Amino acid sequence: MYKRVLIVDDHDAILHSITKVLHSYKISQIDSVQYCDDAFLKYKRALLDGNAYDLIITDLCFKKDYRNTHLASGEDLIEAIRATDKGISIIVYSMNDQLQKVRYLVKSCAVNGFVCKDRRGSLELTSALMDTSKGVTYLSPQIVDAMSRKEDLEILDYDITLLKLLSQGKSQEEISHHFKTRAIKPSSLSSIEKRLNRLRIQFKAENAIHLVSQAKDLGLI
Amino acid sequence: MYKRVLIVDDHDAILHSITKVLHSYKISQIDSVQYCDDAFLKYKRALLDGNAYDLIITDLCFKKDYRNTHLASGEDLIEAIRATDKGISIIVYSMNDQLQKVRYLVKSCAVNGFVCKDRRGSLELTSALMDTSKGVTYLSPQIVDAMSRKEDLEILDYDITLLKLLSQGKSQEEISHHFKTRAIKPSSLSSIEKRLNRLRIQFKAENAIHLVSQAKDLGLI
DNA sequence: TTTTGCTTTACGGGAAGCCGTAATGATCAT
DNA sequence: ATGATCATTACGGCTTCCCGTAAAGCAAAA
Repeated sequence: MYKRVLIVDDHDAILHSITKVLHSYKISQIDSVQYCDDAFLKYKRALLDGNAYDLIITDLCFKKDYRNTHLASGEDLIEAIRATDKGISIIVYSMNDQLQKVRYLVKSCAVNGFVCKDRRGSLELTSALMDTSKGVTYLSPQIVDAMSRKEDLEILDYDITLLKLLSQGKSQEEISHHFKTRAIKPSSLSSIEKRLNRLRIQFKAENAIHLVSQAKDLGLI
Repeated sequence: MYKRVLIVDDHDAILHSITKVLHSYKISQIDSVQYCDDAFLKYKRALLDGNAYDLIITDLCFKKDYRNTHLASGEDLIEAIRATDKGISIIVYSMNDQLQKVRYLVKSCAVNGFVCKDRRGSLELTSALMDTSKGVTYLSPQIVDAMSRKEDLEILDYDITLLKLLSQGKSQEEISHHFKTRAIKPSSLSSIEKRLNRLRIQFKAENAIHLVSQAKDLGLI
């Protein structure tokens, strides 16, 4: 089991509840902060002082307030940590269950656990602690269900940027030009049309607006 | 101060924290539930038993799970209650600070308080309890700030439904037809085009896709 | 090299969206 | 009633999108 844990979340009620869960185990140090920037500082400081954390539990979404922040989200924090430190365990504890995000965090950021902050959140957090401390990745059941359906697994980065550009108001010709200047392979107007057509069919969307709308709902963009 | 309070929120940590805040006051009954449907049943039952609640504190957004629900969101719950009961106090305690929602809830649902669930949430909740128990509406400062900027105050319900239909993949002609069958006033294709044009200018959007995309970001739809 | 199969590109016709102008309706004050 | 003002509707042109077909490019197998 873990020795030193840092908890990062906006809301004091959540901090409190996580802390309570952790108290069931004999963890020598439990710290908590409400800002990602503070989290990173605390993390660095602990490293330098020779009593590094072995687990970070963090939310993804943080409200903005009067403080201007460097790391604005849990993702930023995780990226900053993982840039140098592959060893420390990271558990994400978040409302956000958008597949795209989860996949990115697990695949690219080597996150050790992803727990959906919902009715059974506290319970699942316990499971996540057990699993990850043994080196096993933990994902909330909902997530696993959703990820096992592989329909949208085939959506490439290319498609994502395509949808993003579209949602930014670019015309198909502008998108074509965008890809041409960046030497991204299928860049002709025709190919872009074809790709969008494929996506429309996949998403059962009536038109481009509907497509972008759904992509936004799914959190793809 | 209130006598009987019902708390409605997904997450046990939040329920816990609200309950703790309420314990500071001498409130004879504090109940909490995790589903809107349960909340409504409990509310109705208390009414019939002659010990009605005088305050409901509720979140807006509830996760879906295996249970299929009738009232899926805090808005649904509030609407159901307000349909017959104008007397009971309602405080919304939510992450969601999208202006459109807040305005609707305060204006149309006569919500007595709206507290943003963020770092200072617990503190503000106290203020909200004090104010609303004296008959004063309480809104989180962030909300007040945002509402005072009147840029988007002029966006009507009409525009919202327009954007919604658009985001659902309806063509302008279909939208025209939709309005015609429902006897909603500006229903001609031409009017709809004009309206959308106005919205595009207001939102500085390049085209309809961009417009819907921004409307979604702002939480208008 | 040729064949085969796939992806990318090119083009053309029809539908939908965008935009200006003008006509019609409705409301209100004179 | 008359005119002024504003919202709604109608229409025509031009652009962009949508969709099918066909050609060109490319890679692996024969």
